[in-house]
Amino acid sequence: MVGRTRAEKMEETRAKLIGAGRKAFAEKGFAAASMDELTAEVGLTRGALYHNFGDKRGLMAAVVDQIDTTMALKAQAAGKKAGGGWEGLMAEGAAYIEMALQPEVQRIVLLDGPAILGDPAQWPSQNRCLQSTIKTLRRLASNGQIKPVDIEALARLLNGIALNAALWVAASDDARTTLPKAIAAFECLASGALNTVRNSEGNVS
Amino acid sequence: MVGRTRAEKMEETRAKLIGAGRKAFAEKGFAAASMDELTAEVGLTRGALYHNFGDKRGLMAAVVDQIDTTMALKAQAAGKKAGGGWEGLMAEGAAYIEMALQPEVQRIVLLDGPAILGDPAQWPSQNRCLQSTIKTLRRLASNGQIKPVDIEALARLLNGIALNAALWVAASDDARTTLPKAIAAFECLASGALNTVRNSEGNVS
DNA sequence: ACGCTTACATACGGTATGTATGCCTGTTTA
DNA sequence: TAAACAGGCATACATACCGTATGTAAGCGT
Repeated sequence: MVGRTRAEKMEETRAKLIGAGRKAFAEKGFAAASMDELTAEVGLTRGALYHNFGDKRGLMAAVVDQIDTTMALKAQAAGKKAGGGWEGLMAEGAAYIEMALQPEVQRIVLLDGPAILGDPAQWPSQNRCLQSTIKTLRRLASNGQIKPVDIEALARLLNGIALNAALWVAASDDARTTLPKAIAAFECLASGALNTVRNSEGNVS
Repeated sequence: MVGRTRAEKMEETRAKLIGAGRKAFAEKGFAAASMDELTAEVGLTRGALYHNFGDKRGLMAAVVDQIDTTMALKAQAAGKKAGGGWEGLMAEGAAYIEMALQPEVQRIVLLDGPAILGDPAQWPSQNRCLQSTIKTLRRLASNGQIKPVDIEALARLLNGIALNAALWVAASDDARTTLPKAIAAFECLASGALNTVRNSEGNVS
């Protein structure tokens, strides 16, 4: 513990502050979270905060990025485990929805995040997730498995459905019951993007 | 002007405050909007505000309700005009998406509203819209036009897709180009809820 | 016409954020 | 190794805003 360099200590305080931010923002919401209390809880003051993150929003951005990055990683892992094609996308969406059961995710990422930091699709972490979705969709499209619509629009709305289903599950008072309904409806709507079998006249009904 | 009763004057001040709220919340966002400035702009003070709306959130709720109610009415009108069945639902969604071009709608209803007032599905105005959607879906379901999934889930996610498409259009820097893509993708995904023509083996592909 | 309710203004307290300044520790250099 | 340096962080302060408590004047009922 003696030979800790300055950069190491700074990393540690950043981690402490982000951790305290996760707790405070999740429990009280962004507006009601006091930076004085938050910093004091990890043995620091606001001086450390403003030095490391600039302002309150800066801390929020760091917190959101941390949570959202791990969410994206987990979701993509679930997708790969399920095969990587359309099944993978569905698994990814379902995993995303399930994570909304965590209050931390609900409040910080789904509710306050967009209001404080703006459109989630612009966040660095979300862009990574979106790009991954787009890539998968392009592959499916080139195989003819997907209807001819704008890929980016499809990717964004697919993510949006998952996010909205997550919000619904989060807001419901009996999450364990609504979760399967939400996932089923998600997959039902998502299937609209799949090419269907054509009947004898060549129409898709 | 002499014979104005008290209730009439109060209605007028409420209207003034809501109007000022729409402007301030849209231009500066909820957090940055100062109630002192806001009330002064219509020749009042915070006294009037706290008497009529209780607190800052109360004014926000009134503003959101006003905007969202007119949105729901417009969307439902578009739906009826298009026939009322599935086509009506699609038209409703498209109308909803188009309204997101207004900055007032973006900031107040789509961004700050959920963060300040909670789940949009719980708002009085949104509940009316949701109930209307559910009613239409039930009728379609009893006709066998819709896949057997939870109707409430479907309605919420359909509204959610429209809302998310609206957000995307709102955030894009070239809304007029993005809008048609968003509407097309919306209708594509929504069609996933429709029953498809069955092939000779009785499978839906 | 009189008293009382009520709509609104004014004044104040508490608390939050952001900034400017200073200290102290770890690093660098001669 | 010692001294100068720099950067991370604490402290003190300025500013702003919300919510409330109190005051006042105008209208409504009786």
